[in-house]
Amino acid sequence: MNNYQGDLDDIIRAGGGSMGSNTSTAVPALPADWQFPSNPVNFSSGIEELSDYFGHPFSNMRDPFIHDTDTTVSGFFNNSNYSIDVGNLATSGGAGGGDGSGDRILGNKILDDEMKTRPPNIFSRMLQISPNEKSLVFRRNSSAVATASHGGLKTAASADSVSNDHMISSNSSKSCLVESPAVQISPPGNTGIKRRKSQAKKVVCIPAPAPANSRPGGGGEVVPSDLWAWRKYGQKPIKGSPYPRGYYRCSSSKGCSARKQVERSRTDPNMLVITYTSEHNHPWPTQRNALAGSTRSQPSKNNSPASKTLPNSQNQRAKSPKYEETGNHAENVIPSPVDVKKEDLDNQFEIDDAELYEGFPSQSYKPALLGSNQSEDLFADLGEIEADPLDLLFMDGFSGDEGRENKALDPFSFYDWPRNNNDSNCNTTSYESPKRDL
DNA sequence: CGTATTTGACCCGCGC
DNA sequence: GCGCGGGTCAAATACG
Repeated sequence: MNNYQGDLDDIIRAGGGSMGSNTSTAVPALPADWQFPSNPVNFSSGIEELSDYFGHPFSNMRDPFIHDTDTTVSGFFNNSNYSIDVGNLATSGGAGGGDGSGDRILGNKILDDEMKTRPPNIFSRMLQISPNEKSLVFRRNSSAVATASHGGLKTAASADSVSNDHMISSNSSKSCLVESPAVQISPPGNTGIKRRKSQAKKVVCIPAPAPANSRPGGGGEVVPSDLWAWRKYGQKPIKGSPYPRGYYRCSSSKGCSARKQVERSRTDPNMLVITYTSEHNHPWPTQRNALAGSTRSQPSKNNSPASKTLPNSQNQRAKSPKYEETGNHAENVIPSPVDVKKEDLDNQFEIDDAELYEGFPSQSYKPALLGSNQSEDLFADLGEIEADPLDLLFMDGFSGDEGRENKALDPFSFYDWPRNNNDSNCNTTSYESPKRDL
């Protein structure tokens, strides 16, 4: 398992990125009441509270994209029944999710209660799909796990159907994360064989870093970069979606089987659906390697040169002691998402946590985490780069080292959000202490 | 020249 | 078994 690294972290950060993302137009501005923990994230508490299965420094963060009045994603999980429209989800039908129709899975009350006492958490809005078991697992940042069977969900429910049509449906889409732990993952090096079936998928829905390209199918996708270096190896039009899906593989390390697919939500072009498949078989790159030059700016696309200037800032988030701690927390050690059986659902958190931190192999990663000097350097480097709206977003919520530290944890910085995406809202949002520490 | 992206072809899983 | 659709390959092309 140690060989599997990073994917979920990618997701987490991706999700975080979405929070701070400032999608130009359609993505609503951070709600005025959105709060970022003003006090340092309590890592230890987060660790101990397995509930915070994500063990993520931001797990107690309120999702900036969740308005209390939202009826989409937040409402999706926030409604009294904590229900999910599985019927629609299964069909991936066009009708926007959240319309309340169709079969519903009712979560347990714990979830519901928690929803009332804890701010919405971007990371909590997870939907885990275990295709084989045909069950959904709704997990929040607390220990509650709601499972429900459903008949409509197709095997290996596609990220499309889940995220596009239901998780981020409609106008006020928010970020969300969908995991689809599958039964098997082709071992690294064995890609291409059984590649399609039963691959663990983790789906992240994030606000698109750039306005929806008015040229559906014409590419122009601005893919938020993350710590990993991804190389695009394909693009396909997806049936039912006006937007093509881009296929990327990890180029951070040769032989890494990690892949991700990026596409715009068909229901909300302002949302980007990123599906991570397979796992990295290498540590987080300290820096993007040469290959990583990563995704070069595409002249024909509205990519900003940001990707060239952000590696350092991106790396920062990998320095979080939080990850280290949690990642090594025995109780949080997670079995691979692979082969999640129904009887294992009770251990779902463990699975998730393992997943979550598999990107942080203690061996190669820990040192970096603790390297305060490194962190300093990184931030020093930051000074050389143009302030990123997302950076600002986070920095706004923190001051001094605290802010810096969190910056390092900043999942948002995971992305190279195009500079042209400067939604001022993100820069001016103020944060308050969460109602409750984790 | 090395690396990344594009894009059509091919392969494969899955549903019917 | 067949066809559809998604995922990957790899040659061509573009870029720095």
